[in-house]
Amino acid sequence: MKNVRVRFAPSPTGGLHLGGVRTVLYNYLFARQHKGTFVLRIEDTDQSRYVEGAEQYIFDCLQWCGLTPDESSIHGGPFTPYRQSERKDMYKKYADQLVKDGHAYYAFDTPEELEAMREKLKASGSNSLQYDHSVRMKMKNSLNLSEVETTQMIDNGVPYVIRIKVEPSQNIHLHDLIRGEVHFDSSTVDDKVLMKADGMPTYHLAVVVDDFLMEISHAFRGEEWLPSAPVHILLWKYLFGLDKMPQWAHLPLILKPDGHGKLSKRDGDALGFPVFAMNWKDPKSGETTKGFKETGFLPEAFINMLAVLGWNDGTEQEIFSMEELIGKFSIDRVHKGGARFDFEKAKWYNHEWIKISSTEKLFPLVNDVYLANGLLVDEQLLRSVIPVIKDRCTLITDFYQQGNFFFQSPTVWDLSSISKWDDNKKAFFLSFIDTLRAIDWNMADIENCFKNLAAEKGIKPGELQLPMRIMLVGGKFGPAVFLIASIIGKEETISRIQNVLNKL
RNA sequence: GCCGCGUUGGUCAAGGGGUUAAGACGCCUCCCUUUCACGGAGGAAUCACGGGUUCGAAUCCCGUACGUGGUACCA
Repeated sequence: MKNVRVRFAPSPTGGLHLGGVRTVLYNYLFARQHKGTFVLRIEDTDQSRYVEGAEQYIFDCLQWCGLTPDESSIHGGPFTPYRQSERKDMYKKYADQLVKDGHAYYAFDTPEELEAMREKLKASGSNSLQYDHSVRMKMKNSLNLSEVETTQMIDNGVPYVIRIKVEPSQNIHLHDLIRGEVHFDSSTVDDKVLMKADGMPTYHLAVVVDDFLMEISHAFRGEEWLPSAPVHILLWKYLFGLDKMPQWAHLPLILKPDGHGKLSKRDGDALGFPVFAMNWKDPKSGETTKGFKETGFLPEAFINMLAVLGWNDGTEQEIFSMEELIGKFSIDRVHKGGARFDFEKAKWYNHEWIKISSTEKLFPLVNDVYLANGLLVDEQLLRSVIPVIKDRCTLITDFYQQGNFFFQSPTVWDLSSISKWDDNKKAFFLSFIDTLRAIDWNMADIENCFKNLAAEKGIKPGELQLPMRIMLVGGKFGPAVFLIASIIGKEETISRIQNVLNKL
């Protein structure tokens, strides 16, 4: 295999959603697996949709995910520039060559004229409303105009686009790494615009030219591009030769959890889960969309979940590290069908990753969560608390709810859970406090003390544990009570018991 | 409408002519724990439909249905 070079080419229009990250991931895994290069190219040929800051945002997301590109507009590389807006001049040359070779032509039709054409086609009951071989000879373009007229119009500054001239009745096929042979009848392919009136190329021309110039060997992209693949193939054939064309793979779509269609930002808003990798603040609308990172996801879990949404290695393994993915990923095991996104499963992956992550790894993240909740905690104490509570945390943000009582006394108590409270039990806790003062502070001794005293008073320890828990943590959750007591210390334990005793 | 792609439990999916049709999430029951989890043991639940081919089809072929994407001077 020649040098593997893959690329991800996002449009900087804001946000980086699940499907985008998965596309990057598969590109990245493939590149790493083949000791190749992962290129990030920015597709900003649609100036009207360009959003300030979106490019940097994409870099930040990729970095968080551990998918740092080898070449990009900020990392540099041998094929600079990596922004299409800065490569504008390169495309014109190829478009002109296409015209010269008779594979493309100038079209002067105005938007109104195009609209009129579609109306007319609709009225005639035509199956297709496309600008294609069947209508092009009735339109205002260089195929109908004389050479003199054409050059005159161009010289006079009449706006024009360059369209590809697709010859009808040809079989166009491509070999897709995931789907196998895919065939198209060129009669159903329209004369796509290659160069827009503003001098910018469309995606179709730009991908082909850039992929050639950047020596891209494998092109993986979303399935939504499959219908325009014949145009790209024709362009490769006319411009550079099919033998130079990268190998294609069209990735399945990620679908809405319920209902129909492609997953969109709106679904996340409606159903209460993120669809972007990281928080995205749209500078135009000022609106912020929540990200997986801020929701409390570990990048490892996010990547793991995405990798397995549409791919698996054929075994029962579910948890994969990036290294394992690089070793085991194979493009031909990627599914053909789209997959519904399931947030519950995504959370399960996160939970699994939290369970296997070290305290050292979790510490800074958890510390940030405490800080965000306005709690400055003792680092050593937090380090000892993390392993104790991580089994019950699904999101990093859960560490606050599951562990804040180690650092501060609860302020609300679920007193209703303490049933059958009586003087007998109160007496127990009163003398328990006294005995506690005298003992050595460790979990086993606290527990023994508690149980012996309970036996002495003739009360079942079980009936006393729940009240004790409410006293220490405020509610019916958390690790073993005696463990908690041993961690928060003697004074704090006694004070919390006394505090609640006064309320009962 | 036309073109492309797809279709195994509610979801993610293994399996590609002979299987009791894996496994995971979620759900339910039980055990552990007199908290909540974790962990453990079980359970309900699936090959879209119709025709072929074949001794035999979830698996191959053809239709149909359904889903999904495209059908822009957006990517």
